[in-house]
Amino acid sequence: MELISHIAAIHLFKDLPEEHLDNLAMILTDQVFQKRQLIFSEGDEATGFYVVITGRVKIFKLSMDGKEQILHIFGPGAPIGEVAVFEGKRFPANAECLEDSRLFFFPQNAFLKLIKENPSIALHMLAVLSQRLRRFASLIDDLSLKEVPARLAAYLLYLSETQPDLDNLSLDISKGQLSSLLGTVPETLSRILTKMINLGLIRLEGTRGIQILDHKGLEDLAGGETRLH
Amino acid sequence: MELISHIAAIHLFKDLPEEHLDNLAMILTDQVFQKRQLIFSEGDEATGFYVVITGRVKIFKLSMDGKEQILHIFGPGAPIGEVAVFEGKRFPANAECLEDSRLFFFPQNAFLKLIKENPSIALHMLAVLSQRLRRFASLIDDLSLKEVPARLAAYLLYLSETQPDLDNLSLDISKGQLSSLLGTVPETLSRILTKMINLGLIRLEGTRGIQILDHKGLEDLAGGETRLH
DNA sequence: CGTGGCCTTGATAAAGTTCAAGAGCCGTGG
DNA sequence: CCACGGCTCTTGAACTTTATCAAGGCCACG
Repeated sequence: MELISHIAAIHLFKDLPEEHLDNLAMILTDQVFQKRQLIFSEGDEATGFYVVITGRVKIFKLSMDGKEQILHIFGPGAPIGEVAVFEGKRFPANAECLEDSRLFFFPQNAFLKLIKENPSIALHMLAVLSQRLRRFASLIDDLSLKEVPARLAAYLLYLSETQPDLDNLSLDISKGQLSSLLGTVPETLSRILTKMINLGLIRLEGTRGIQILDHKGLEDLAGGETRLH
Repeated sequence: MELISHIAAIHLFKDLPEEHLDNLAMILTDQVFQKRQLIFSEGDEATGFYVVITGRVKIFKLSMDGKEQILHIFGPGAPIGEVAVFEGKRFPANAECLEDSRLFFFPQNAFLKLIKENPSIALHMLAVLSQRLRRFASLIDDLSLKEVPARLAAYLLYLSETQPDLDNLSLDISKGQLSSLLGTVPETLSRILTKMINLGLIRLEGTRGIQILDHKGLEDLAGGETRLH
């Protein structure tokens, strides 16, 4: 069955015996969302959580005047909204699809039951949450102690680590979204990119391509040792 | 035995059978720290985690130029550094005592073994991590989308919820530390307090006392609907 | 080939930080 | 008991960084 192979591919359920995979297949709901479609909103009551199967989803907060801060961008395999399952019962942020996406929904009760029988799932889940706490701690650190150029530089270096061609990056999100991920506005992002270009740190190629010309220079910026001026 | 009663009081171990409490007592190390003493630093290799028994501990990040951002302030019962046990092996931030404190240290391996036998610990731990993720998400939200007056107002209201006398607060940390918790510097905090006083929102009483005169006004500020000016 | 969305650019304003100096508070020791 | 020294906290003024507002440009897609 197709479902099973998807479930087996989810890291959270890696060490699960076959019978439990079947079990999961029974309780989940297979859901398809379109680009821009909202999966849930902050404060919604949660009856379970989701796992991304295909596509990408952004998790974000909104201020009263509509400005958004992106917390995560998740792709295939990542659980979403699981925090509400373990504590609080309400989703702590908004989730929206960046592309047409497919998600599995797991109802709370059945999942909690499964977890009690399978310490391995619990441990995987603890690892996932720990990883996110770590990321959040970094994000807080960055937002509070570093300026935008440093955050952008760090993001470019991060991209360069995760992409095949080390110095020829392709942004996986629009610049508008990137500004929201970095905790700033499009205008500021644009200006800083121009400054980086003028300093010979990077070069833009088309709408989404960015070529890194001076790795070292970006690292200095990301560390906060250098100033962009 | 005194140890056991302390362990039993830790929420994480709430539903544990007596034999397992004894077990924990065998593996833990009882440690005493002085005020200002460092418990661990960011990047240190972790061989286990701590639980605060008495005293208070701050978890914080440092920028190169020495500015700090406080992530948490933990009191009795709170686990510290557990993230490193489940993922990554290194502490993600610094931990320092705000007062003379007593902590129990639990070595990783024994604890992981225990968790595999006790789904209840895993669930409690998942709840703790979930709660922290929620708090972090709020903090990120605040840092990125709200200004300092709103953050301060929110903090004062939070204090007022947790303290006996609703409108007569006593700061539990110095103003310098508070500024670091709010993601700003002492000068700015001081100025905003003065503004709040001039607007009749609060009154200072001695070094650490703060009296709330206009609850509603603070709420408007915290929501971001009102501006301080 | 026009139109709408995204991105860029400029001018202006706001918020917060930094630097420097002074004030208040507290424990210590004479 | 008072004076001293060292804190933390406050206040002022200049400066940075970033946001905001307002156009204008560019590209992509119909």
